[in-house]
Amino acid sequence: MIRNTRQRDAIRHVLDTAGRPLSPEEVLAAAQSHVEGLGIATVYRNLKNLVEEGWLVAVDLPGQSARYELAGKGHHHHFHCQTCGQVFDLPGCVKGVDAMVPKGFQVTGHDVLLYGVCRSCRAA
Amino acid sequence: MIRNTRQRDAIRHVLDTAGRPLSPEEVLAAAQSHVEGLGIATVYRNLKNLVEEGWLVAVDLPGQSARYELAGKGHHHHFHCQTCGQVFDLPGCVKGVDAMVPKGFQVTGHDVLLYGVCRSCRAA
DNA sequence: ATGATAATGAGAAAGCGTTCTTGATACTAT
DNA sequence: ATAGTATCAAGAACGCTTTCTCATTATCAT
Repeated sequence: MIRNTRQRDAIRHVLDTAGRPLSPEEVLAAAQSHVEGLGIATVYRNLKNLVEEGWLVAVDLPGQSARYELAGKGHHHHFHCQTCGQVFDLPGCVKGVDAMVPKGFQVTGHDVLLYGVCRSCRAA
Repeated sequence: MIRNTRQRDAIRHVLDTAGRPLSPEEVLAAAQSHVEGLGIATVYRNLKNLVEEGWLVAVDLPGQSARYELAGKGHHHHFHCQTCGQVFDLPGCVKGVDAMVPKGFQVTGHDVLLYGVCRSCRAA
């Protein structure tokens, strides 16, 4: 039996309103303003549950801990700000992906990651 | 003073002839057939040195330990075989990358990673 | 309201890739 | 050939994210 706790609600709310993929630490920081004393173990526990439920998907990027975002957003890619570390969603995709593949290789998917400096960090 | 040891030569040779990015474990396995008793620490030490010398570059991919390939190969991307775990080079690039970026964002680079099944694994 | 138990917080512990330590080895300038 | 020392192998130790343990708390069916 799954119970709805304040902690679980806070974690869902944070991810639901973020608009971008969040790391476990980002989820912790944001959810702690809703639930005092929230522990990182609870964040990991609930992230894991929510992924298993299919409500979240993990976003892996090189050399970083995974980010989590709402499932069902359709095909898109990500931008990683090298200044603040935040990850942003990018709508759309690129062309010519399949043309890169050598003969005999079977492609099941692809990831595109752009990196640079986000708008907030440029302004600062 | 930098010395040329059998271990160092073997590691360089393995990377020079691989034709694709290798993980530290792959380098270890391949170089051990040239130098018996080679240790993983020696592989890491030399990979680190060779990167600092600019002879190698690290290839980071999500959820994997880094791969290493010869520097100076020009702009290209990678294919990750989900069956054997090997990483392959893909010549060329994709179009429309910059069009994906929201206004105000500054792009300094991008990575494209294709994944699927490589030719050898399909044949098997 | 009550009881059964799912979920929590805090800290310990695990996992894993990577780096350090140490005494021994082997490379190179001389 | 020799001396000086960079490099080595092996295992211990690290750093970091993630998971586990367990006593305590909070949720929900009744």
